Amino acid sequence: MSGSRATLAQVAARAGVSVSTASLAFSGSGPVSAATRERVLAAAEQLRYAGPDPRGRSLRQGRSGIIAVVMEDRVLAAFRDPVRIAVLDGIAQETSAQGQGLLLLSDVGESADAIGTATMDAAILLAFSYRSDPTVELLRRRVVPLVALGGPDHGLLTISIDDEAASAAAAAHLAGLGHTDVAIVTLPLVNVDSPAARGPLTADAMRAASVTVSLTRLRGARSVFPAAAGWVSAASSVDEGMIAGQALLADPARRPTAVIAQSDLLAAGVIRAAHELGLSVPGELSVIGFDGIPLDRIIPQDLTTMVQPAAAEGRAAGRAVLDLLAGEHPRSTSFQCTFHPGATTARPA
Amino acid sequence: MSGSRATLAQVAARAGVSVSTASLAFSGSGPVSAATRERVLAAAEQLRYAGPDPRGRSLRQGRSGIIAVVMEDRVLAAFRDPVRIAVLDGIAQETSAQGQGLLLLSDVGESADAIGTATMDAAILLAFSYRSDPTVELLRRRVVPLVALGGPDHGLLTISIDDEAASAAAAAHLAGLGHTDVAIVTLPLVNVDSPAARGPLTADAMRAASVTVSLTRLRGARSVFPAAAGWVSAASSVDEGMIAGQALLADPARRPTAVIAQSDLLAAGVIRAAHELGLSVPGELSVIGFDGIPLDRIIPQDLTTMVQPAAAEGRAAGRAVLDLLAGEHPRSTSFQCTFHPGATTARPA
DNA sequence: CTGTTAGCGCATTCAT
DNA sequence: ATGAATGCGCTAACAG
Repeated sequence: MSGSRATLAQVAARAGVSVSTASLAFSGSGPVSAATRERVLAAAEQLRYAGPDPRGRSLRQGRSGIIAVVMEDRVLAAFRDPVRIAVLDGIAQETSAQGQGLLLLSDVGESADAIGTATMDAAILLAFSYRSDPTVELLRRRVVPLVALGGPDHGLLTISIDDEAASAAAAAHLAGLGHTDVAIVTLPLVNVDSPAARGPLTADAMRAASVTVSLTRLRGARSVFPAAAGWVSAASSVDEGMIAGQALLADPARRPTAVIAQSDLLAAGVIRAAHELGLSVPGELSVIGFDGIPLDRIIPQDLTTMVQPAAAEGRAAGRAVLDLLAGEHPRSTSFQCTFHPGATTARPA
Repeated sequence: MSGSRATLAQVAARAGVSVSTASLAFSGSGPVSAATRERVLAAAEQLRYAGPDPRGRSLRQGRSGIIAVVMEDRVLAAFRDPVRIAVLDGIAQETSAQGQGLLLLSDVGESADAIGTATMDAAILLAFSYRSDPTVELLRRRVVPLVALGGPDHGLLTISIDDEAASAAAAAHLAGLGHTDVAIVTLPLVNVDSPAARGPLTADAMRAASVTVSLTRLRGARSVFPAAAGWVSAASSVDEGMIAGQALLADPARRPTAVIAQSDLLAAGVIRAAHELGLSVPGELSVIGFDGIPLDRIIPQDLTTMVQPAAAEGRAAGRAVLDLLAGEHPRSTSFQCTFHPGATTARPA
């Protein structure tokens, strides 16, 4: 147990100075003679004092140096997504440069309790859905400065990408090649703790949907192909993409000439399924993805996709939080995706 | 800014009770009549009080509900490794069930400052090398209960796996098949912030090495093949494995009949390189990996590998930390890897 | 069941 | 350049 930590008062006593002087010696934010500073540090050394206790300091200053990152999934699910990792790394780049720590919080199950009780100076909401409205409300009450990274409009400062326009651009690319029979593979429409809802994209599924990103990208694609059939996957993974591919491509009679996947991992899975069915890509099937992650050659070709600047989004969110804490007024920002012409789309046969 | 939070004192005044009674009403840990509790909660509601401020509470209780996870890499590097993610998820399973938050800290660059100043009740050191001895010393001074997950012997409570024995078992498997000419592809020997040292495994490289896991696994393999040639990779990734594969397999005259890779991603890269060189696996080259992660069909075959129970390790570390905080005396634990016979090893041609 | 009292460890006035 | 005093917000003894 942490029973025996020395306190600043003890150090001060040892050094023969007042507590306030000792405090100044450590923070360096006031006039202290070099000699007394030496004496204080020597006393600290003798007592093995490791510096001011963060608890006392944060109560006094009203700052803890902790920025929370709140997700709707558990760690495993969240970090299996390469985009999330890149975003989190971007956040960490900015915040850790200022000596702030990242507190990982999950809005799922019992772990959600910590959101109400954990120390934090501010919070970044990572890819929230409508499901988490109560959490947003709780954090608002706690008067925690908030930044949303993606997610629906909670009236919060939001860092986002042009999901709808980018998806429309992806669809337009296929349309430009001459495709008219296109299917869409979506990311999950409901969250991980809901009953997994993999299956055909039906009106019912749409009504129950709560995940903003999936709906927004769907809207973009449908703006070009209003009648496109769809398949809802249960996660962003190669395996789910394969399942989707099997479902959409198995029947030669109802086989589309192109597939729009809402993530690169899903796209890779679809391409795999196509290969297993003996379909050549892009000869007999065009596939376009979304994200622009390194696919580590899961598929042989270079994937045609919309590249999102994940690390930049993370950095923007990190900077926004720091600005908020500095009393500034950062503004919501939307990043643009860029089209990456790979080798997995072509004119229909 | 968090300027305007209501305090417990204000709530108490509004409800016409003392502060301590109001405190009890919130914590539920004392005898309060239902009526007064109601009154307090109503007052809180009116003032939009969101519950006790964690800063005051943690100063008073000496507990913050925060467990730090300290890594030697930046987030991106750490979480590109599927094993790390699984471990972290295991930790989170245990700690978040107790309402504890995970504070992500990095022992790299300026971000390391936070290690000395961040609020934490305990810390888990994730895959530390000797490089971080000063960090361990600092945390010891701060009298923070510590648990090491892998890494060298710091005299700390340690959760580990039988790296050496498992590597020896992998090597023995190849020896049993009749291989005598075996090469080893190691994980990085130095940390990410050191000059990247990819290249042949030389005596110099060994001397400069600081990453325990790589050295331990190497020792295991060399216990069976003392003279095995080696290649040091700069990261655990498919790309690095391909580079290693090119280097080890390009020259037909000096080509081994089998490769021991220290991670599955490296193994997958080696297999890829073999395929590009026109070598069949396991016909002309046997490859064994380490980790047992889902490879998402990066390679066509089922990889022969040593499976480590990553999630279980994480959970054990999480439990150990919680036990420590509960005043108990958990013991160091070592997990065993299990051999997974895949389809990438066979008798030499 | 409720109120009173007393700090937790520290940074910051304001004197000197 | 240093010291004395004050309170950040809360919980835990103890008394009533």
